[in-house]
Amino acid sequence: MKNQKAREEFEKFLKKEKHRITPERFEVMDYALGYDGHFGADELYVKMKSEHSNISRATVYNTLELLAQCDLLSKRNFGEHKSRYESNYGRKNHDHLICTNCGAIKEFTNSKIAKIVDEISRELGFEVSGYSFNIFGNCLKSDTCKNKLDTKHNIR
Amino acid sequence: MKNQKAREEFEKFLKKEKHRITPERFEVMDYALGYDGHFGADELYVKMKSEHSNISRATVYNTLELLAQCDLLSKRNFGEHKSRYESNYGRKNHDHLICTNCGAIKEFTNSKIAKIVDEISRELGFEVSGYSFNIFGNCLKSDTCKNKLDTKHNIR
DNA sequence: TTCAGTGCAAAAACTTTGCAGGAGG
DNA sequence: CCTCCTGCAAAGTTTTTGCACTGAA
Repeated sequence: MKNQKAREEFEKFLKKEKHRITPERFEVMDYALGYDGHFGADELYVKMKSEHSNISRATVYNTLELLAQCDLLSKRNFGEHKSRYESNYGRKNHDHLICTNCGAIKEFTNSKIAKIVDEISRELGFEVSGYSFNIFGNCLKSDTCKNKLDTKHNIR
Repeated sequence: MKNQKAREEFEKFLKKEKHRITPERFEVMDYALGYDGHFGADELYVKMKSEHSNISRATVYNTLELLAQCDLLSKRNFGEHKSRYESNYGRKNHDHLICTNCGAIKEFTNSKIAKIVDEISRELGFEVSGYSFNIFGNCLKSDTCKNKLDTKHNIR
């Protein structure tokens, strides 16, 4: 069975939160975890439809939210007029550099960031559940870029 | 004259970018810089309309973009289905803690962040124009909160 | 059996676009 | 006087909601 461990994790989450175990939810999970790179909710819905699923838009949106809640997906916003999701399954945490010129997205990791998050949360009395750290700029090699964004991009 | 220095800065930017100097642009600037806290583009439009401006939606959206480009405003996204703006005029840079429970937004500054941004950009050959750093969690004092967000909020 | 979840379509929320008229340079 | 900008309304994009039906527990 594909994504067996993810399935178990999702099922555990659904039970804990008293959500029902439905085939549709696992169908969305499989598509989401199988997607290569970042994707929008509607994008995934259209893809599933095009491959003859009879899933509904509402179910896709709802399920992606659940998958993000249980940390199998990350939900991100890079300044576009939509959210992007990406699989966390079998991947390590990372943050993003976004090229505002060509739209390329690069990943990076830096252990100091978690320390800062920790420091600030202690300072301000905050119980942290997560953070987002995006760096915007120009990748200086716009020819090899993919993952185009669709924004003017002065989000900070 | 209100916001005199900001006016001059905006005018300089408009000339440099070969945009026209129009009264509407300064009207939006005045409202934006005078707004207390974060605001959405449509929110500002509605406010201006309610105060008998005859500005158009398109002009508000367009002008806020320009003001963000010339750094008089910051454009932000806290995981909602919209962008928020906030005045930079006479304020120092800061990042945000967002309470996913009550929607409160707290500001913080930490000098290490800029260093990390610098480090990473050098490492990866990126010409940085800006970054966003948001921490999500629970502020543990939901009674004093304002600035409600309208999202389930698992953006990372 | 019960009610959360689903499919569908319509509505909502935010943003962008097309067009005709008006004003900045 | 040439366009860029504006106001207006309409359309576009992404997400949410309402409703009747279905199927998980």
